[in-house]
Amino acid sequence: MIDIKLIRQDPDRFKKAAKDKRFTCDIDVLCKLDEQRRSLQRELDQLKHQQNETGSQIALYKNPQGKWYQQALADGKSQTELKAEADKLLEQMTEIKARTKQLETEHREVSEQCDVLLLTVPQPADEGVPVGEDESDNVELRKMGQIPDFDFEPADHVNLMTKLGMLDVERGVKLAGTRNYVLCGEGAALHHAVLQLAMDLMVERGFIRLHVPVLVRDAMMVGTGYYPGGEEQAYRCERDEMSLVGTAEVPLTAYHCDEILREDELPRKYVALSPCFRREAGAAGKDTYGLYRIHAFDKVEQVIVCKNDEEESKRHHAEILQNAEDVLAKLELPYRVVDVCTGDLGQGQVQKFDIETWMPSRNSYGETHSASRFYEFQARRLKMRYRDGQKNIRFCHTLNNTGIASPRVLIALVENHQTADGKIQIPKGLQPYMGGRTVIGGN
RNA sequence: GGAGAGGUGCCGGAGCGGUUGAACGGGACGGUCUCGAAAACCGUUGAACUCUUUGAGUUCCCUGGGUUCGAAUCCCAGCCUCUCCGCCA
Repeated sequence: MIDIKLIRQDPDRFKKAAKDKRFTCDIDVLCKLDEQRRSLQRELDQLKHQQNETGSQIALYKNPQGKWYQQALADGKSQTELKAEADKLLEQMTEIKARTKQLETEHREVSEQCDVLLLTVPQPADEGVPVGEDESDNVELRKMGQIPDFDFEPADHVNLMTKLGMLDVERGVKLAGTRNYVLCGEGAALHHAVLQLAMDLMVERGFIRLHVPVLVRDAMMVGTGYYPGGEEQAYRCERDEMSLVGTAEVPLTAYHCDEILREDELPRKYVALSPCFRREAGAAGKDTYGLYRIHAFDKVEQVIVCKNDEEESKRHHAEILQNAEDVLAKLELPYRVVDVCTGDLGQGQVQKFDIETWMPSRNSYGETHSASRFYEFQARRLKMRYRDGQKNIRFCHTLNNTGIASPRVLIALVENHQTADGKIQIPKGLQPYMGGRTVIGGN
């Protein structure tokens, strides 16, 4: 969420942001509503003040034991006179109250409209982020690792894994419909191995491991910026007003919502392994083959909550990006890092780096990681704050990145490390997580 | 699922219709004392919003309604938490 004061100051900045990010939101209407809201509040505050004053005056008239009342009698007022004055005040009060009630209704309506609109305003991308329409305008920052040059016809991950008894798509679909799968034997082992490897690396680097709920209140989806707008992408339990998360980013980022932290508690670095659920609405017919686009998967997610300092945010961003790159290095996978363009950024993201890992069957790089920086966008929605050195209360900054997401990463892993005779070589870094084995298949 | 209890400030815990934004205690912070520390003593210590912003005002004691001139305090609904019994991974 954007600070309404900033929008007031410079509405054009946010109009431009909406245009660059290809979001629709009516800043002019918002500004008008905001102005209306404030003038109503001004009037309402005055009226309330009047109401409070009148109320406490009435109290004096209504309390014959009170000093003021006794004084009034001593000054020669009769009880009937006092009662008459009190009645007059009461009459005034009735009028004030009627007006207050009316204004309150108006104020509430305008405020609600204001809030709804405010939730739709996108955060401007950081300076330096490439302006563009869609992912084709993303800018490649670097390529790492060596794309394998097979001297045989490489198999795709479905064939390869099915043959090795690691994957059963057919029965996955039988159980749960399209975009579902069952990992079997070494396939399941490999899945757990890569997750564990990523988790260990993050913990080693100071991230606190959390095990979090994956069915969360809708308020957390709003707080992290997924709602409104992303309802169609999530499995939602309407009657409970809860949603299955598409990523542990949600519970991890919202962990400290409604809190005021101490500055010395920051930064908080969290990592969680969780299932992730995505409806993939609107992706019908896209990536229907194999393990690329599926409804449920597991992911190790890294989240950092830090001070309200853009430079510090950027440093952490580089750090969580490096963590993910190091995971891929351990898995000996070729990948590239792209700077995501404005048109491909989420509403709250100021910059996003995607890591795309080489997938031979796609003959291209496929997204496996996504590192986003939000500044205070999420924290403001989540009311996640801290007290700084000067005792000011400020909103935190938040960031997140994938550690590893499986089974999607297995596509790259098995395809890149396959051998001519249909086996899979286990990279050295992963071997300890696979019981010391060096190869899957044969033996 | 059945039966109770309760939701107040950073925490514990009063208040049960009229200067209560909230007693008291703890914690934290500042100060006195001390070579230093502890102890003791004194002081400070919630948030959001509005405006004519070194000041003034409004709102907030789980949430939303209601009663009243006036509610943390009374009434209704909802949400949540805890205890006991049953059931179960």
